[in-house]
Amino acid sequence: MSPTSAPAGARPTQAERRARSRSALLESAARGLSRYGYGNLVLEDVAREAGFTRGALYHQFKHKEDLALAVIRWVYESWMREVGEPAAHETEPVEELLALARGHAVFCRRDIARVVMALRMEFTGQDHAIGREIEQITETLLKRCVRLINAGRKKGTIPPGPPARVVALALQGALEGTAIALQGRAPHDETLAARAVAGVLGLDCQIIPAHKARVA
Amino acid sequence: MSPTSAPAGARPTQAERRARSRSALLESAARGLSRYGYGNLVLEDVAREAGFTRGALYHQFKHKEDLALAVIRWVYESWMREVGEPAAHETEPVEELLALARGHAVFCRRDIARVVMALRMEFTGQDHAIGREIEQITETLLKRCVRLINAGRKKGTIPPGPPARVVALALQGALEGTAIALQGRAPHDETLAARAVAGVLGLDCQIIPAHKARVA
DNA sequence: TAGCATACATACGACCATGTATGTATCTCG
DNA sequence: CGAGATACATACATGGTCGTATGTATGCTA
Repeated sequence: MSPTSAPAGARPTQAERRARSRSALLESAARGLSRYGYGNLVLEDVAREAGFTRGALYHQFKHKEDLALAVIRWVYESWMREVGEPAAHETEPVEELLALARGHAVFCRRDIARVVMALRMEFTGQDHAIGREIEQITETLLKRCVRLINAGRKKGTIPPGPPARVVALALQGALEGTAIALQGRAPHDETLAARAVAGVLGLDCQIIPAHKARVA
Repeated sequence: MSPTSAPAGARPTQAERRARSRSALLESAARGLSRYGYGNLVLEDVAREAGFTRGALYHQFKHKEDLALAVIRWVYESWMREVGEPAAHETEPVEELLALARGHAVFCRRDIARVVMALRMEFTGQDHAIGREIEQITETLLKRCVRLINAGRKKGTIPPGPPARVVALALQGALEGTAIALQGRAPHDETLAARAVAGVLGLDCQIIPAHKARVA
């Protein structure tokens, strides 16, 4: 058995210990970024909330920016696993977009979900590594939405309208705004996020609230 | 004639000069808050962009927080004048909500509009004067939306659904998110903001894009 | 026009957070 | 078991920003 995965209960190995500490720091940092943003985030608080001092933090991460980038990637991976990939199983473009909306709403019930929005507000337009990372992720997701919108329009399930990229931008904004505004207000968060997205797409919204009903 | 309003062209009086400086500083601060948020805002940059030094700033405002609060109130007043009050002339609740959406989208074409969103992201949940100010404004607007939603439901123009307050929260979030995401992308910003709001309300969105068409 | 008030600039002190250098205890392996 | 590596804490140096105190020139008023 590799030294990184000792049996639970036994004395943890070094690599395992390191990984645990790193996770704790990442989670604490994610909460902090979510609440206070990057500039207001105090690394001593991050470390303390994770049960360490700044020493541990600077042992695992080069500097504040490195930590923030790690958090962003970690959140994005979680999002893809819990929201992006499951939604990709849908066959209809419209259904995939609505699945993304509902999944994102559920994802945002955790506090860490505000991280991306918070950092985007703080860094869009700046020439900063964090801003670029956020923008890159956003762009990836945006392209996915554009493809889905175009596909849906070709199939006739999404009515024509403004350019697909503009609609996709609006979709992202509406979804993120809705999810954050409703943070934690289950079960309506799912419904309303889907409704907002459906509205932006120009769908007939009446049908959406009934979770099982499928648009023809 | 009062000394505060000398004829244009004549040498400006003291009070006038003060007011002009204050306006310049407010506008610069609004841009700065919009771009960088409160924590990252550097007062020397604010002053320089307005053509002054920090001395002028501290002569007109007690401290950084005071400046930020003044900006918030200034933006809110502008919003009420340009968006809130015109929308109130609508007779139908649904039309008023859609007018708010379209008006807000137009309002957000200016960069200063991000101020509220940026500060909300930075201060929600904190016990801070700025957070309270933002929350109070938000609450006022929220109540207005709740009233309109209830009125529309009573009239049958808005279908039943989640509690009005939750829908209103979603509406605000969706609208703000959409408007920011589309910042400056006229003319689709109006259409898509209205669509997002209509979607959240559960209206039949097909009708919305046509700006003149009124829901029966 | 003399003297005070106002509008603003300049100069200074203090604090706070970051990053780094150093110290210490525990783990790993020959 | 002993030496090096690893995980983390502590201590210190640096820089940047706020707030304030002081200086100066221009506008007002008697």
